[in-house]
Amino acid sequence: MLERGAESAKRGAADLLLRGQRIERLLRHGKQLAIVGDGGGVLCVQLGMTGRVVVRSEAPRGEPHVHARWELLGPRGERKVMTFADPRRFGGLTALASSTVLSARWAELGPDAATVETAHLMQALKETRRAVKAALLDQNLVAGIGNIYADEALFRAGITPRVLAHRLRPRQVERLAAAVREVLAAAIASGGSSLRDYVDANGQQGGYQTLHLVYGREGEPCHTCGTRLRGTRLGGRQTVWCPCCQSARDT
DNA sequence: GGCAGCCTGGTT
DNA sequence: AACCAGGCTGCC
Repeated sequence: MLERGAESAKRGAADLLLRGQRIERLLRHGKQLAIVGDGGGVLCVQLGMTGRVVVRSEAPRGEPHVHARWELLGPRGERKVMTFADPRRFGGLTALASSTVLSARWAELGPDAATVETAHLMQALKETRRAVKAALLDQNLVAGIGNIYADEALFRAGITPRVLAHRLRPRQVERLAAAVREVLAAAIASGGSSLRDYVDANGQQGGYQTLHLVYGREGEPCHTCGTRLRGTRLGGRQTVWCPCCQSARDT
């Protein structure tokens, strides 16, 4: 139950919409979360880079960068506090009037990356002339891949980040789709990648950052072949790959 | 299709 | 003091 809403003037609409409603369910599509109230209201959450939503019995005093706070009542009447904190302010909260509006919003995104079908990726990549990494990062093409997991998936698929998406061979796309699903499943199983800010709703850090094979490892030896990993800038993002294990051609 | 710019804390 | 990180929007 969302009992009382938060202080943020800018994002005030979000809590007003859900005030007094019982949380009916939590949804996720790609990197977006949604809290659906039983009165029809929906709060859509995007964490951006540094956003975090944490539910605790008590919020620490003076916690920095808290942009919204909600008081919750648990099933046995216990009081909880949910906070949205976001130091870099790339995240956001959006109040939606109904789950129909939410569906329309999410329909503009590509299918969820964690379960993306090979056939979808095949079709989508065929239709764009961008570098494959830029395509993977496009949420309208497939939803849920950020910079870390794009690099990690491309490494596992043995595909160089700059190869043009429409030039990929079917078996490369097949490997890529499998790699995307596997990387995300592994990362989720490890609780995500906590490089600096990320914690889950219980405040727990993830452990997948220790399992990154290429991201953040420019200049270090490839775990597979020992070659120095190379770094470049692609689509405005730091990009790391192994020049030996990742090739443009299908081999 | 590419990329500047938003934003702030941490690093150089 | 300058630079870097990056999800996403909007401009070229």
